Amino acid sequence: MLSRTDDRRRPARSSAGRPTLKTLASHLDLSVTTVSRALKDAPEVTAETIARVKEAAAEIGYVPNLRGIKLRTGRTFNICALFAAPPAEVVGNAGALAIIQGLDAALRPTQYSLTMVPVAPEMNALAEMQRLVEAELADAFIFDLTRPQDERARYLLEQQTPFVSFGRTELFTPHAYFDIDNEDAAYQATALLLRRGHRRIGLVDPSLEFLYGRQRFIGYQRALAEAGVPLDTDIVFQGEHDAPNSKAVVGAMLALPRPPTAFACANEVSTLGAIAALVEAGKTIGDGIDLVSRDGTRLVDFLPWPISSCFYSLAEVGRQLAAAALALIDGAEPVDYQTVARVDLIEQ
Amino acid sequence: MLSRTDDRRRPARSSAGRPTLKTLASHLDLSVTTVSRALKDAPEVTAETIARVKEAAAEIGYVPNLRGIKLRTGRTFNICALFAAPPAEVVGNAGALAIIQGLDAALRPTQYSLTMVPVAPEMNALAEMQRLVEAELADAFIFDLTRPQDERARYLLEQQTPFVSFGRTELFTPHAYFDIDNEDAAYQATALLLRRGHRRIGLVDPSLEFLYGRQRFIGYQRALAEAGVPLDTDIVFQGEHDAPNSKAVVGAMLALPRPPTAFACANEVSTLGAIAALVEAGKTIGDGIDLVSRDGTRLVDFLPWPISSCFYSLAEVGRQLAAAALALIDGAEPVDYQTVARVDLIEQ
DNA sequence: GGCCATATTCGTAACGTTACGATAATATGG
DNA sequence: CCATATTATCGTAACGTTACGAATATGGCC
Repeated sequence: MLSRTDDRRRPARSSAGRPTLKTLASHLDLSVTTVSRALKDAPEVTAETIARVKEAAAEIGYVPNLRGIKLRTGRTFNICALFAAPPAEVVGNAGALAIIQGLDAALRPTQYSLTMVPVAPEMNALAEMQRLVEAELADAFIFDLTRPQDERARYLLEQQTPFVSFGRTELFTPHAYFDIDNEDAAYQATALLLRRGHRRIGLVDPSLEFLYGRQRFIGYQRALAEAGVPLDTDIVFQGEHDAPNSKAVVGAMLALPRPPTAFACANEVSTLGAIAALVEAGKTIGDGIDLVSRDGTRLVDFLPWPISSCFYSLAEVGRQLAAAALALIDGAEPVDYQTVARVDLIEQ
Repeated sequence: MLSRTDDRRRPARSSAGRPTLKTLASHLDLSVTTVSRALKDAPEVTAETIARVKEAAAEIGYVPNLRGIKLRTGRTFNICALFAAPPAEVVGNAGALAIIQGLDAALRPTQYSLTMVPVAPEMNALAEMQRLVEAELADAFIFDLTRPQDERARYLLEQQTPFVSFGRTELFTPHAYFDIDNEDAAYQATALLLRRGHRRIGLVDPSLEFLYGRQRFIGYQRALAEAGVPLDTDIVFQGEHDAPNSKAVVGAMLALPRPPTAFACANEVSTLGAIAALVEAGKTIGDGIDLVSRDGTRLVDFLPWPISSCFYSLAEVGRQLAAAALALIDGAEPVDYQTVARVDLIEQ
């Protein structure tokens, strides 16, 4: 009936002549509606018709046009992940690629695609989130570096937009999250160093604005308390723990009258910075100095000294986050997607 | 006329009651067409009407619905970047985050969003590209790790789909690319080591399947030839140069009867692997051993030894790639987006 | 045989946008 | 003053899909 080849109104960029439901319908002498239903196994359609439609669809290579579905249903088939990134040109979290790989692994078998949005510390994280939500860019959001009263989480809850945070919050309304047991990680790291005889253990950690930082601090203090070692805030850093800062603060700690003999670092890049400072001060790990890292990749395996670490695969984190996001989109309850994972202590 | 509040047919997830062209048109007593045109400053509309429409649009907060535009125009407002990623759980390219930041920086002021697709070596890169093109996921593609006769580039040229490669090809048909002058980078690295008196310089490089590897090999050989140093393929590795492999091959080279006294590595992670091998062999940079890296981030600034490197910011690469992609979508000529950038040699 | 219930299928409208030809209003020229 | 050209605006159709109520066909039952 409707010849596609001479349809000059077709928008320029459209998939030239790709079969649509209409093509399929006129082929089969069925209505577009019936074809549409048959393809999704609707109960109103005969089993025989369903078979016939599916066969024809396979034969002529029908692929549903996502754009049409998007317009009609208001869905986007996108999941948007906002991740903390360092200011430009500062060496970034080596785990970014790992987490993307994990997210991708979970989304690959689906129709969903992944939009990554790096959020530098100088940006307004809430405004950024609002921009993306208002642009209706995604069916679900993922973000990291949560605060106890996280405004992004609160905003998304208000908007009733599905989301999974990498990190818990202290909000009253429950929401989906995947988190590392940071308290336990810091506890284990500190306890290991204490077992090895260290009594002055420096901490290179995130700001207490972030729940992540608070949890770690609790674990650190608990380990110290159990060993009867007093807390000395001179050897505790809690702030932007990127590589340059970490190097600076560890350097400063080493210059103290009673410098730390060991360090617990919150991630790969703070470990890198700490090591750089140790080297600059002429110290070597093993030579009375020790360090425990907190990792999502095996980067420390390639550093010049044996470095113990509390490890949890960031690729696995990505998979879990994406799986939860997909489930939420399908209507799952947020409370069913609240996971806290324990790290593995890898001693060197 | 049409009351939006009692329209029960509206799809469940649609943006509840957001103004559309129709809202605006009935508000202004104009046709939808005129409003649409006014908003894009079409010549057929009076300046006065344009002003009136824009004012009203601003007032009621009209934001065009991208999904409608997407369906109508066949565009996606997406740019898809496929990047080589290591097999799961191998420590990844630290530059991934940097390049994403660059891509994002260039796309942020636009309507476009970024879809990242990691491609592990075991995947079929061409099939992956076809999957994404057929799903009509993007208006333009970006990918890295080009081969001389790159099948993905060839495929995209055939499909007339805009793309920018990070790396050149040897295809006859011109296409947009952004590339580092890899030959020069390898030449400079090798020449620096030669100037410092080294005569046995190991190379840890990508496979010659990739143009990147070929270009580097040419630069390496040229520097050796100019210094009258013979090529010894026993100290040249060309393959999957991730951290574990790099560690293994550098370890093997160090065990040779006449081991290298210096190394030129093709990226950050091969440098990491090489250093790990040096440490395992009891060697230290400075102590008769030298190494030049090839970087897109300042990771090496945080390694325990002073490591020289050939640097070009990966964030800048990301910006350039995205800018070129946007230009191509707007109809720019591929030949106008062919850039080769020189690295900076940072001596330590 | 007639009638109702059920099982299938169909047609129309709509999501929000843009393209295009038609129409109305105004200006130009003879 | 009318015919023609120009300008500004409108209406309709379409992109590909799904929702919903209407229509048709089938079967069972009295």
